Formats: sequence, C-alpha cells, structure tokens
Amino acid sequence: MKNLVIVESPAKAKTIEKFLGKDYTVKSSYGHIRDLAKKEMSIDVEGGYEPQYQVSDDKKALVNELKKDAGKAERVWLASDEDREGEAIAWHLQETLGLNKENTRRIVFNEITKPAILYAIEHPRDIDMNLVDAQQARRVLDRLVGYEISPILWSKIKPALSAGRVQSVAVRLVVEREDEIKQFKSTPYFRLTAQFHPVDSNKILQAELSRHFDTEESAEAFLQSLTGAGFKIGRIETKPARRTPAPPFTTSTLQQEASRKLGFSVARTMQVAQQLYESGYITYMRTDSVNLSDLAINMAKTVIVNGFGEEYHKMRHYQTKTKGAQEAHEAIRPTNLEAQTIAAESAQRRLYELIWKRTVASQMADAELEKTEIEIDIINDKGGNNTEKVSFGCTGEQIRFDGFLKVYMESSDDESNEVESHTLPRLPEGTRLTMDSCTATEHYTQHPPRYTEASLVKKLEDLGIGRPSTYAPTISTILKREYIIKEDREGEPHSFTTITLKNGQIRRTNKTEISNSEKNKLFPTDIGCVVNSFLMGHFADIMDYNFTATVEKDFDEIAAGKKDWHKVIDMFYVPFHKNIRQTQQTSQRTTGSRLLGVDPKSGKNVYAKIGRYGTLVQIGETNTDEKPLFASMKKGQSIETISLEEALSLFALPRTLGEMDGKEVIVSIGKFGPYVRHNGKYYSLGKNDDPYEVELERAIEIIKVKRDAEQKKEELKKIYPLEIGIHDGDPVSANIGRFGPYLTFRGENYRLAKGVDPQTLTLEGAMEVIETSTKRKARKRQG
DNA sequence: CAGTGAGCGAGCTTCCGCTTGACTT
Repeated sequence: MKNLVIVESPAKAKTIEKFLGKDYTVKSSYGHIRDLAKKEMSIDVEGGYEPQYQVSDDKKALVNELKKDAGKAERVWLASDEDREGEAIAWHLQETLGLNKENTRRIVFNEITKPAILYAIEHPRDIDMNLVDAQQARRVLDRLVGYEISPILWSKIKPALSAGRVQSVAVRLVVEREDEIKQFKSTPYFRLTAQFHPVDSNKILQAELSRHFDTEESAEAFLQSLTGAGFKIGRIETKPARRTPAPPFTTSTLQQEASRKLGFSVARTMQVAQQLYESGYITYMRTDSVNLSDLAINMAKTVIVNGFGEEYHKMRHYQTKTKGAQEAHEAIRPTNLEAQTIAAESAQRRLYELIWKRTVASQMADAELEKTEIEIDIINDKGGNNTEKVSFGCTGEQIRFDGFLKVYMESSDDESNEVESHTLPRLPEGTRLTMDSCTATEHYTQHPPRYTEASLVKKLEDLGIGRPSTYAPTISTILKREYIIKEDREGEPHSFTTITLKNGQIRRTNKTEISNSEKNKLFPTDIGCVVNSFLMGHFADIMDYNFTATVEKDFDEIAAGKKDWHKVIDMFYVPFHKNIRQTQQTSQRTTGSRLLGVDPKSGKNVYAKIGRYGTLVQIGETNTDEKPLFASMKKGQSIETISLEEALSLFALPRTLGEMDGKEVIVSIGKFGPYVRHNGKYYSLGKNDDPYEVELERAIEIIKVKRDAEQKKEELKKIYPLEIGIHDGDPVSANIGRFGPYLTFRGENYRLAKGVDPQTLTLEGAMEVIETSTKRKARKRQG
C-alpha cells in the first residue's frame, strides 16, 4: 500500500477511491474516533481544563484497522472536512494512530470531483492547531455546561433530566411561544369585500375595502352609507414585478420544505436523504452551504437549456448568510442533474424530486410578472367625514414569463400569506361601476403559530444554535425527555357574523366554522415549563439566545490564534461553577405544584405536581405524619389545566369489576399501561379500552382472547421446530419467531414469505427459498 | 413485565458534533 487516505464518510471514501486510482487506498473514520468518556466529566478542571479523550468501544476495531493500514502505508493523507470538527478529527487521527509528521499530510476539498481532489493532493498543509483548539474549547464548554447543570436538575426537579447549550434554548423557544399564545387576546374585526361591474358591461371586479372595522356597528354603519353611493375606477396602476428562485437546499431548508410539501418529520427527512446519499443520488445531506460546484452549475445549464430553452437559464452563485456557517460541503443537490427522477421507493423518489426541482430552479431565470392594482372610489353625496380616504381595491397578477416557476415554488410556513393571483379585466380609469353586493365578514386576529419540528430548526439556525448534524437529534432529545410533545389539536367551532348589502337591503347572518386546527405542532409539557423556568431563574446567561453567538466569537478568535482556549474556558468556568455550587446549595426543590382545591370526602387539599416518575395528583400534605394519597395523571392532562373533578376521578383505580370463575377481576394502570388482573395473572388492555370506564364483560373478553392466544402458542410449540428434511446430510427445519415463520439450515435463518405454511412446505420448496435468499445476500455484500 | 410519590441510601441518569452500525429471520 502506497497511500492511505482517510475521510469521514464511507460513501465519500468509495467515490474518491475511484478518482485516485490503485496507488491510493481510501478509508473512512466514520466521524470522530475518540471523545471524552461518557460516564464522567473527563476534564481536568484543576489542571488547566485538559480533556481526557478515549476511543469508545465501538470504534476500537476501526482504530486498530486504521493503525495497521497506516503502518503499512508510505504516506497517510488526512482528508477530513475543512471545518473545526474536521480539523479535530484529523488531529485525533494523527494522535491516536501514532502518525509521524514526515509521512502525514493534511488535505482538504469541499467538492468531490476529480480535479478538486487532485488539486488537494498537490497542495497539502499541516494540521491547524488553532482550529483544533477552537474545537476543543467548544467540546469542553458543552461538556461542562451539560454535565454540571443536568445533575442539579436531578436533585431539584426529577432524575434523568438534561440541560445543554442547544437543547435548553430549543425548549425555551417552545415554552415562550406557548406563553405568547396564552397571553394573546383574539379580537374580532370586520373585513369588507364587494363585487362590482361596469355600468355598461358584465365584467366582474372583486374588491376589498382599504380599511377594517373594529365593531359590528361601525361596519354596518359603513354599509348603510354605501346604499346611495356611486362608484368609479379612480386609479389603475400596472407595474412589472419579479420573483427570484430560492437558493439550493441546506440541511435546514431541506427539512423545512420536506415538512411543508411532503409532511416528513426532520428525522424522516434525514433518514431518507441518507439513503439517497448512500445510493449515490445526492451530495452530502448535512451541510450549511448553498454553494454549488462548477460541475453542478454547468450540468444545470445543460439540463435547463436543453429542457426549457436558453431564456430559462440564468447562472447564479449563492452566498451563505447563516450565522456561524462552516461550509465544508456543497449544497444538497442531485449528483446527476440529468436524472429528473429515480427508480426508488416513494419517499426516496419524492425527496429526490424535491431536491432536483430546487437545484434546477436555483439556476433558472427570474419569473416576470405584471401586477395591476385598481382603486375603486366611492362617490358619496351624503358628505360625512371625509378626512380619511376610503376606497375599494383589487390586485391582479399576471405571469409574463414563468422562468423558474416552471419547475418549483417554495412553500411558506404562513398560509395566510399566500396571495390569490388572478387576471383583472382591462377597464379605463373613470369607468362608472355598479355594486352588486358588499359583505362585511367578521374575522379574528390570530395568535402566533406554534412551532413545527422544521420551523423550530429554522429558528435555531437563525440564532446560530446547533449544526446540520444535530438539528434532528436535538428535536429527538427534547421529545424523549418529554420537555415538549408533538400533537395535533382539533379546531374549535367558531361563530362569526356576516352583514351583506344587496339590492339596497341589509341582511345579517351568523355562521359557524371550525378553525385553528393544528397538525404536528410542538407544545411544551409541564416538565418542560418547570425545567425552563428553573434554568431561566438560575442560568440566565446560558439560556440567553445570544449565548452561542457570543461563545462562537471566542472560538473564532481561538481559531485565528488570537486567544488561548484554556483562558477562554477559564473566564467562562470560574463564575459558572460558582453559580452551580450556589444553586445546588440554596435553590428549593421545584415541583411546579398547584393547589386544585379541597377533597370533599377527606377535607384535605388536592395538588397537581411533578413527581419522580412524572406528573401526579396528591390528596393531603407531604410534611405531616399521615401519608398523602397519590395518583398519576393521564396522558394529555397537565398541572395547569387539570380540574379538581378530573384529579379526584384519577383515584378511582384500582377498580374491582366483579368476578370471573369465582375470582375477582381488577383493572388498574401499571408500569406498562392499563391492565386487567385475574387469578394472579395480568392482561393488557386494548388501545381503545379506558381503565376508568371498562366493564366486566369486556374485561372477561380480553382475558379469554389472551388465553386462547397462549393456548395456540402452546400447540405450536409442540409442532415446532419442525423438521422438513435432510439436505446434503444437514437438517432443514422450520420454526416460528417474532417476525413469523422461518427456516433454519446450517446455522443460518431464512424468512418465509407471507402465506407460506411451513407444515405443508416440501424439502424442495424449502431449498428453493434458501438458495434464492443466499444469492440475494451475496449480491448485497458485493455492494 | 404489572408502581412509584415520604424517608433511608445504593447506583443510575447528563452535553454537542462528527459518522453509520444491524445478524431485521
């Protein structure tokens, strides 16, 4: 082996190996190869914050393999990404593999093309220790923050909670948005729309009044004032407008669009994108860059010119505006823009097509529009207060040249923002109009929208918090900790008034509509709110939306060689740790307790609060000799909204429903959910069974169904494993496992297709299954 | 597999960023 090249990702290794020829072996480090130990702090706080790194167990085999390869190679090329983390990976490799400076080279390239890689090989450099130190500072700071604050939460609120520079701010955003929504007072207002037509033609104009009314009375009074009025076109303005395509996808914008257009969670988007990347269909999916390689830009030109014509093409270079972007990769794009779609399963195909459209559109011409605004004046001889000019207006939009819109239009989070575009009839100024009807419709001001996973990621990115590789895991973490939940909320019926003026008559109607339904929105939980207010109270600096941006400035200065990383950490840690000690000693245990009222039976107080295992309700006091009663809250209940009645009803369990075969049937909720207990045995309730409501008859049914299933299983156990025959001297047998029936032959298992009954399967049939499956496996191994 | 919540005290939990595992038969 002459040359060993080490990159971060195995898919990248495969591609690069093709470009470099047989003198180069390309291997992957699979990201970082060592880190601080998981179990302890692993930072020598007294000794200058020196981090103690270790190779984790699952990386040991890989590191040994790389060590062996490096020992055999004449030269080792460290080709990890050109950013802070990538530089650190290169350094960790050098340290861990024991590489010597003479035959080790550091190279970087931010596009995977043959010329870029050959250029990189021609221009190696040394490892940039300043950049490595910036990464060490980042790593150490995150560990100190996470591992010193989390234990405080365990002792003051609940075990196994967590806090961190990124996740705690993400929770704060969701909590504060909910507070805004709670404080929001929805107020009604009236919007007036009217239909006109010219006196001498039947063309129709839909227009809206330039002002709104706060009350029904004022809206109606205005309608009244229109009864004798005349109308004419006062002003027509036509002006050209343009629309520009959105830049190519980054991780964050891909997550947002896949959420809006395909309904994917951010985790799903990343999982599908990973599959596309591994199959070679798209470039790397964790990136903050909107940059396209020259290769891609030229490829886009060909595709657009051939597919749509010269006039649809416009070469564009995009600049990243994102705070703290490191731009180690390209934007996310198809590797081959000639392929508008791919033959793959639906999710992959749809995500690919989205990426294709976005990429191609980004290299296309602007759309050219013509906007027309018509102002309709009210000619009112009743006089009245004319200080504020009120008129009707309508806007039309016509596409003169579709440009990139031929391919792709970005969606918006705010649906109300979408303007209806339509063409307006051509009429001269001064045209007299007749009003057919005018309607005042009651609307309500809307609270700010709750976050979706994707819009929360966007917000974090705007604040410069988190990285493309952590957006999806961060959302998962705060969901797993139950700081937030993702929920649908049914819309509520909403009544509104309309007042219509038609043929000189005013008519009023009341209508009801269901509005404000929400899907897959993020809500804070009780735990999320309590933890957030605790952290806001004691660690306001870390919860500050600018904390990350501020420390990033320090990291940049370390990277530039202007600051020493140990000193930066010391400046942060000394006051931080003092605060940690103080908080641990002086702060109260926090349970978020709320007094709901008095239990009529016992006369004792009833509370809702957070306990060791989640939210609960409690009858009686804790600091007395008499032990209070406890009951867990149900899913969907919260400390803030639970009523006294709901709380008291939780104490109804366990319920004795009656008897079966002379033994009591009892229903309750256990560690694994609601269950029925009978004769010392437990039977889980079904999904739709409510333990507070379920009756004896249904409970008996559940018991019987489970018994029958178990009996069947017993019978199967007698039949299986079933010997089907002997092939080449070895037995072929069938068995039933967790995933259905399967065959066993020479220590390997083979799944049987659905509907195949092992009991009627012949030896020949079995061998056929085994052989086709073996071939499939061999193909897969070859790649 | 089938509570807990007080109190005793053992031992456990936790961060952010890089990257893909797998016997899923």
